Amino acid sequence: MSTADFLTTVPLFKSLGAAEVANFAQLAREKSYPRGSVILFEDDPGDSLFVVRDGRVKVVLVAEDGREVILGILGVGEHFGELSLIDDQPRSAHVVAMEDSTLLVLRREDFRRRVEQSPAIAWALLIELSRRLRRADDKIGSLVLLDVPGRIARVILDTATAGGAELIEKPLTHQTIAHVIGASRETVSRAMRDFVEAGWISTEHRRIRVTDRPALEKRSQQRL
Amino acid sequence: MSTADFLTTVPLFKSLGAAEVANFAQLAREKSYPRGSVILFEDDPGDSLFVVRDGRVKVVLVAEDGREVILGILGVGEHFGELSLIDDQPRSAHVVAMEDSTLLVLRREDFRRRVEQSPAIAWALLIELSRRLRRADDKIGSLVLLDVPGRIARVILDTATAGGAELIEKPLTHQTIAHVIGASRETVSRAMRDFVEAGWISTEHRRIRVTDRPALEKRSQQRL
DNA sequence: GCCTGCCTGTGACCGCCATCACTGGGACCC
DNA sequence: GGGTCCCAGTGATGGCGGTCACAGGCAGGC
Repeated sequence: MSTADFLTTVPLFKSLGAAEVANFAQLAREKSYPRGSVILFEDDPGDSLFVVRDGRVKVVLVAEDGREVILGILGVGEHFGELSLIDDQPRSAHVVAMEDSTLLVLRREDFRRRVEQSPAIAWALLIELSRRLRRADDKIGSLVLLDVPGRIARVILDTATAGGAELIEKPLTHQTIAHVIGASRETVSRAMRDFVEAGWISTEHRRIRVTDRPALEKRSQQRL
Repeated sequence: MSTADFLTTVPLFKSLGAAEVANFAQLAREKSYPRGSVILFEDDPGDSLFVVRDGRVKVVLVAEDGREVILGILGVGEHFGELSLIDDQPRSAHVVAMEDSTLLVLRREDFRRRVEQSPAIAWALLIELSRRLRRADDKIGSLVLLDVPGRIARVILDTATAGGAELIEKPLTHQTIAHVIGASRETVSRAMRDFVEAGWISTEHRRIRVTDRPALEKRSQQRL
């Protein structure tokens, strides 16, 4: 698939005409990152927008002692790095490739000029930021109001519906889930065993199948 | 102060010309809410933008059992409710008046038309949403990576610098702080006593004075 | 004055979950 | 085949912080 064709599948650019998209496609550079490599560091000055063309990346905060929180996991078609373009502040988190990934990189000036001229893009951006803000607030709510099993239930439902189906295609390790919900790997392990025993989910090779959605939903609201 | 004059002090409208501001001022209605009253409910369809003209409001998530998290506290000049205007989704949280407050209310259509025409407002909105997103992510980080005293230190520094000085003018009760950081009132009480004993802060009538900023800063990063 | 409401301070108890420490299994590569 | 990773599962232990219970302070209203 050509870069331009790919861009038309990205919500952020969907609203644009073919000519505009082609223009962006020309300005974008493609870069590859091996699994585990850091794409950008917190506190860096930021001057690029990244679109995931292939692979998967995680947005993480890291404590001095090495503990980490995953703020988000981005797959093909999702983008990151726009905050720094908008407000000129440094990067607010690290971004790390979870798999070998290739990204499209757009430079600040190219992007910004476009946003300032095109209400369509500005509006699409506003919608995207709104979505993230809601998700972030939701996450804050989970962290405070739910216990660990409840948070796990949420993540499972969340990633399952993101795929639309009852099966989570992309494997998530217990460690990763733990980082997403702010818990330890061991606790996630135990809670998931309980879910399987209760017949709510089944697992095979790190892929999770939801077998009792209502039960999970109930559990994910238990204390919310 | 006239409504128009007031609006020019709000960052969101700062970038506009006098004529535009006057226009907004005309479209805005003023409404009063007594302390404790609910301004809007989660899941309501939303069709208004609110600007705090006077008083203070809190944005909260409430669990079934009554426990709550405060997502944000908004003072004079701050606004809320734009998310629903942007993405047409229901309200994502409740908003409650913490003091007797009066708000300016702008209706969706009036606001939206304006945003679509005026890049300046769209841009100001993008900047504001970016700021909130960063704060939200920051909060997620604190919740996962910091212990309760660390989170308290953060809130104190945060609200202190928001005022610019070392004294927090607006009183915050322990209960409120507890809701903000996702802890219990008692734990906040004990932690603040320790801070006072350590000589990092002093308190008088619920107002907090920072007396040893470096110590607080260190504590607020202890585990981050 | 007193009563009522709201806030703070502190002790006792206990449960969730982090941490530590191992075992074991599957995938990949030499 | 045997390393080398990376991941999952499970027991033991301990601590942070939530919850319950109660005492006392301060302000405003009648």
